[in-house]
Amino acid sequence: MPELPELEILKRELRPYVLGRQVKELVVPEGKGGDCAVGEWKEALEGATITGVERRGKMLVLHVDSGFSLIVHLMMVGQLLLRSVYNGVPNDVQLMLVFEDDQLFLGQVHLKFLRLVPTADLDQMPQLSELGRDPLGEAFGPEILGEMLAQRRGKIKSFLLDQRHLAGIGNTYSDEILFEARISPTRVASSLNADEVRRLHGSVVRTLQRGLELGGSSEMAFVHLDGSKGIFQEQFRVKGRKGKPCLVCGTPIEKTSVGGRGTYFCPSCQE
DNA sequence: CAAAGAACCTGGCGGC
DNA sequence: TGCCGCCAGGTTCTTT
Repeated sequence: MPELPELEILKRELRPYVLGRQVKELVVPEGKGGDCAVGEWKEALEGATITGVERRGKMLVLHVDSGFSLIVHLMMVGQLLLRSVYNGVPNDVQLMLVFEDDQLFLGQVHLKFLRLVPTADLDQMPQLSELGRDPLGEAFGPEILGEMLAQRRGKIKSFLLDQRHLAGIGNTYSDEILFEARISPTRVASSLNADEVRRLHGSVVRTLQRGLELGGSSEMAFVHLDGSKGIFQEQFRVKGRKGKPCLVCGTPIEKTSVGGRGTYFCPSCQE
């Protein structure tokens, strides 16, 4: 799934190509674009220059100098492809931004999560304003994590998945994070001792960084701007490994459901 | 208000 | 071949 590392990758790849570039045309193919107001979107985007690309949790926000911002959430299957580096024709283009010398495709996005809003209103958008801390941000340390966990009576996996606490972790990374931290996904968040909190913090940061370095997880639809795949999924330690031996102790990995989400863990290593 | 569960949405897959 | 139900995990709503 596209989670923090995947969106961070797209942000970094996108910046050199689109920053300072003028949008010549917004193209919405026949029958595509969901219920986005094409006329208003054209007015806001065509002729405007892209002034910023930032990531908020699992969302990408493109700012343009006409005073609007485009919020993109890829959900499970969305893709962003750039014509100048992508060799081929995307098969489901929902929306395309045409630049002087390039074209940016938004494909297979869940359009409910594609929004164009005045930049001044961005901070009032609940999807953004209710987001929690960025786990790769400088201010995120073990002490802060400990404070966040202290009052939580829910399961630690549910805490990691809740975007209001830490923004950007999804079902794939949460399982890998908890395995590395040797903490059971069903542990009550506030029950973690100081050492476990330190391990969890280190694991959150290292696991997300590792995902980044491996080009993200292309287990499902995620690809880079040029269509290439990441390889993090080849190094999953628990995700999708039900019944296979734990890479640390050999015990078969188990699959259960936590918070309604498929959850893989080692019953021996994780307590 | 926090937590849990169900619901909704998308695409993919297996069974019939 | 299509249809259907189910699963997946992203969010959001509803209930407790």
